[in-house]
Amino acid sequence: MFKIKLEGGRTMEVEEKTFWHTTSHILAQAVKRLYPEIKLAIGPSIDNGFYYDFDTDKPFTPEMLEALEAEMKKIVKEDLKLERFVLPRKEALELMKDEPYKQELINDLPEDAELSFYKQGEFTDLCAGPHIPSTGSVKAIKLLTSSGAYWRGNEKNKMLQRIYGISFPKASQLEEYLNMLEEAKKRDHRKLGKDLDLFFFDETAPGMAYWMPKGFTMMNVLIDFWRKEHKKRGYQEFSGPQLNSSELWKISGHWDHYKEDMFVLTDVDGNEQALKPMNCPNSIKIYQTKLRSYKDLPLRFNDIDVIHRNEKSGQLNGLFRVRMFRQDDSHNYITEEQIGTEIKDIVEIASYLYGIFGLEYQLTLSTRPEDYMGEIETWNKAEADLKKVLDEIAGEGNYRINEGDGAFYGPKIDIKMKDCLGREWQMGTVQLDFQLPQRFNLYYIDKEGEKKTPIMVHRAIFGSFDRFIGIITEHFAGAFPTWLAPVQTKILPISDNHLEYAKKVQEKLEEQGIRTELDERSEKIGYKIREAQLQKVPYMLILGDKEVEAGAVGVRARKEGDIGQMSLEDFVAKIKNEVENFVK
RNA sequence: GCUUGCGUGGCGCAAUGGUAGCGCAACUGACUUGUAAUCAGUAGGUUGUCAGUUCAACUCUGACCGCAAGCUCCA
Repeated sequence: MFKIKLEGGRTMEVEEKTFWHTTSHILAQAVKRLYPEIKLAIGPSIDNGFYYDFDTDKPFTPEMLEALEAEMKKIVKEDLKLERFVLPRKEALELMKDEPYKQELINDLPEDAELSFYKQGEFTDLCAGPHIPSTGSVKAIKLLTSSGAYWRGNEKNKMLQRIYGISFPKASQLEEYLNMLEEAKKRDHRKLGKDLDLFFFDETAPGMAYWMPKGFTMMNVLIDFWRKEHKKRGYQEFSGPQLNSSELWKISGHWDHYKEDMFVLTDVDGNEQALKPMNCPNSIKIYQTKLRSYKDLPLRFNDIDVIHRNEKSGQLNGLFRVRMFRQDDSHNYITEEQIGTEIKDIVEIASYLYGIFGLEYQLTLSTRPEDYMGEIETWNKAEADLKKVLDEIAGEGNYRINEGDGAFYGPKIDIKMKDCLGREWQMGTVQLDFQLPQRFNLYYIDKEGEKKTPIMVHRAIFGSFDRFIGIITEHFAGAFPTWLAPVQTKILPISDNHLEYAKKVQEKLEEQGIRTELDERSEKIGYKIREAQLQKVPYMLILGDKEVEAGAVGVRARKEGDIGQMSLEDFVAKIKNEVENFVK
């Protein structure tokens, strides 16, 4: 809620979105004043601020945004009252006769809809409201960026020009917000990945990360952990080919529905093949190697093979959207009766794994789309099962439902997380599939000795190891917990005289499986500490005369600072304890 | 893919038409150090690529590549 001042010194509380919505009208008014020929589309509030879409031949340059911001400030100074009024359709269309997009909106509204307008000074906009009483309350405004956006979000429509902005009742709040954005950028995994030597991208391989030794160490720690947890739960890991002939992709349907996103190769004989964008068909090949009984189900084949997707250039985004990645994938084959228990099992694994990282996530159920395939009864049962699981685990109302957003082959539960800028990314996913088993003629023998088609569950918990490392890098701001940190202990001898002792200490730690690094440079201890701090190493061992004499180590923790001298054994026990308490 | 913006040594930045400069990092030397930056020196760039304009291009124009934000997409 924002507190705004009214005439006569009274204050009132308004919702942020109301405040921002009014600011979007101020923006539209400024645009109309400076560029009367530009047509208005729509201008709502969003989670952080507002935008307004305009139809214009000349896109907004940074200079134009500056001019608009100045004009908006004038409108604020003029302290224009916002007045609401309602018009019958005919008069509404007449009033908006120069605004084709507004006319389209009016025409698309139902017959009996109330057509309300808001007027501030010379400017009037079709709008359902609500608004704050007067433009004078918008004391701080910042236009952030402009970009293209399709009319009504449809790629086939005309691209309009969108201006994003933010506003506050007080200048200090704007300053605070901009500072927060700056701070958030420091957590950006693309920056930290470089600073901490985790990974990088090269122009010659867009969307495909180079994993540096430190980043790859982390990935391996994650993979080991993930393997252990899945093996415990009856998953069997396999690995399959990277390249399959187009024949396979035709059966799976990818050739028709996903070819644009696949890397297709033609061999010397002219045969077409594609790098796998998904693991499902390979998993199916594993299923098909044996005759399966109902007693075998659920069968859970997991794999972490690298997959390739030819994402369009504009979609790439650090580790969050890449062209080559490792999904923590599994395909589980179940009977219809097993839907509920199997989904519950998977969602529980997810909540257990995420809990270890302290990650917050959002569950979304996506239901039957219009172009669904299969029996409606199967869909209804499956959706009911999914809902039941979500009600049990998340609690009723604690998850979103995206009606009609499921895949054509089955409903799904998606798990989303936010990055440092508040953007949502899909991490885990649990998708029921009634189609693929049929396309590949999969079956098992049921109790009655009859062939039955299993249901396939596509599921990933982390989503991909790559994206997940991006998310946790931002979540921890690079200060990874000890069990994950690529370097757990940095050994810092005070002078060259202590180097020999330092090497012995390192050897002993490595023997215990503790990941270490030794700073051998002839630098002052303060300098070495500073660097280890910037690298966010959990523990530093300071080794000088005192430690050599006592046969001990001086321990400095990343967060607490100097925590005093202890024996090497005690330090090993401390670290091991920490690691084991994170991963049970 | 679309819109806008950006691309200068490993990283962060400067130079707006007159043949590139700073800080950090790196390397070398001295110092041998007690909890977030010791001093000095050295080296490193045909300014994303390719064309074009100009006596002259980091700077202007075009194409392409890459990156960022947003849109669309995401089996």
